[in-house]
Amino acid sequence: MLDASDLRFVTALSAAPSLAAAARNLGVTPPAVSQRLALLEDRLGLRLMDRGRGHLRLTAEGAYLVNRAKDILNDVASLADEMSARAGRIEGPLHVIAPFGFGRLRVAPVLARFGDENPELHPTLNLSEDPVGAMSDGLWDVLIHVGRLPDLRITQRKLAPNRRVLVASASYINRAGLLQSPEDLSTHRIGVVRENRADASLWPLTGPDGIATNLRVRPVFDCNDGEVLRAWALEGFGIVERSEWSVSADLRAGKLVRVLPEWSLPDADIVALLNPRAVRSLRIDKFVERLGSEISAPAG
Amino acid sequence: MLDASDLRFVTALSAAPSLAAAARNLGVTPPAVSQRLALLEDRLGLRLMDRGRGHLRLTAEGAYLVNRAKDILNDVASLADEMSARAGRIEGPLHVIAPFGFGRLRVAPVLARFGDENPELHPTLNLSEDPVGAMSDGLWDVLIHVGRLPDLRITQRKLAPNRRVLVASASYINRAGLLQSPEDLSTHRIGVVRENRADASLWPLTGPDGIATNLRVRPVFDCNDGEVLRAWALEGFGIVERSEWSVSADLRAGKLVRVLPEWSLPDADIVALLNPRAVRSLRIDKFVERLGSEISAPAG
DNA sequence: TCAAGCATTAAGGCGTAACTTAATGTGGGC
DNA sequence: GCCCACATTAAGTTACGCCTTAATGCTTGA
Repeated sequence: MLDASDLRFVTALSAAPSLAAAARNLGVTPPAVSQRLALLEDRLGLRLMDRGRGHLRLTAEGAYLVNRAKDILNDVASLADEMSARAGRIEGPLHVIAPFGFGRLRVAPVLARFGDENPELHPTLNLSEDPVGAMSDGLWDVLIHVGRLPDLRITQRKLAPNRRVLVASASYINRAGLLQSPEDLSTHRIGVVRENRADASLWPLTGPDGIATNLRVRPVFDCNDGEVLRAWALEGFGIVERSEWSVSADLRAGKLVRVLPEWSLPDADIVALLNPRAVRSLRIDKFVERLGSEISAPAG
Repeated sequence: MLDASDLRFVTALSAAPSLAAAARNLGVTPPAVSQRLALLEDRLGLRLMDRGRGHLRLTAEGAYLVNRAKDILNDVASLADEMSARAGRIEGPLHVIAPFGFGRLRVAPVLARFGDENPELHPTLNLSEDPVGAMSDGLWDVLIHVGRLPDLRITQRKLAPNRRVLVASASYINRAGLLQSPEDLSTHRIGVVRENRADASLWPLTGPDGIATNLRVRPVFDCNDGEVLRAWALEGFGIVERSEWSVSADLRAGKLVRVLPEWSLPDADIVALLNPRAVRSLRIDKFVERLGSEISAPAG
């Protein structure tokens, strides 16, 4: 009678605005969808979807079936994951969210290698200016973030420590002059990363005497991709705050210099958040473990 | 990955003592089962069953899978039933338990007609000397019984009223003599139905003055099929207690006569018990409804 | 030791579910 | 009216899941 493939079929249909769109999503032709739905409706003796007036609408019976189908399919997936975990197999979908810069440069390579080693794994990487916002957009298993996120009820597992530093190119400093104290920043060109709708212009600095002060800066350039900001700093656009992982090679190469090196900013640990609503599965655990070990390793 | 047919397969295996027995139950050859199980184990990367030492045993992983599979398959069946009910379709398995005599003569014909009218219905009729015991043997949806069952927490829906009477053939009475009171029974040949391990030798009689007395009889012949007992009464073996439905035609035809007609026995209503653990479905409701209406109709 | 039952492997077969292509009709927007 | 997107029908194709048969080996009980 009803089979899991039927249930998957109707849930796929219910997520599309039309049968044709569903066919495209499923990678088949419209008659395949049209005929299969008709066969299923015939077997059940029920109309599941109304196709009139250019819109695909679920009937009451169709909606009921889809709701129940989702629960059952979740159970089936959960069972498949459990069996997979018991076998130590790493397979299935893995949805990762990460910020633009760190995501592209540090998460993506690890994910690619991890996926290469586990061909049955289906990774999805969502790079976002607003990783926290992306969380509420639907499907995610792991969110990787630079710096702990405040006011979240989700456990944030530290993958690696990470310091934040102020840097600029040597040419910019030669041109604009050395800084002696944070107050000097007000006369400089400042660039910030636009991320998570956070207030990027408030820099909590701690001096060599251990006294903390919140400095309000006025950014003259910003971008939602941290690596673009680094490139701009290299171009001599001004002073930027970056994570150490981002600029360590540049500092060593002398392309960038520390600004106010005796002042420090709060650490911004690399953290992983696990979706409490997602099924805990081996692939998630193994990926996070792998990412942590690769990020903690000395940068190449 | 995992599909409902896989889940059905492993649950069928888990219910059998060997792969060969499971094959027989499924109506296929042993290699079909052996190969399919091997393929599933290969896909999962897990050993599900140990075949050693002449016994089929579930591994821990296999047991876990089967337990989860049962839950999921119940959900799927429940959903299928719900969709079926919404469409007003009568289909799927229907497991009925009934006593030998009543089951064969009154339940089976109705069930056969009901099944004829609904080709997608798969009826199973289990006639048992011990209907209550059969309940605990596994799979049942409806139990039909003559007389209410005591000490059961299951709702017993009355399908039809039914009186119990003492009868014997005219030739037996001519030979053995008329009875004037219940005490006369002690000098007569008594036959009883052996059913449900009940004490069939205790007859709770109520006299014309309304006073009840429990009479202990000593049966000299018994059978677990009530209709055999009727036949024996017709043969002149002795006095039997029967339900009215069983002997009404014989009484009208004069083949049997009432014994102590001014005394009565408690009614033994025809009742239907629904398995509270079974999914409530349209086919069960419709069958019980049909059975009730056919049993209540004047006997043909 | 022998027979019976069971499990497995290799090779082959077949039915059907899941498509495809081609054609047609409908509805909406311009 | 034309075009586009969508839905449906008819007919054909094919891959694969689910077997089968034949053969072999193992275990157990008499």
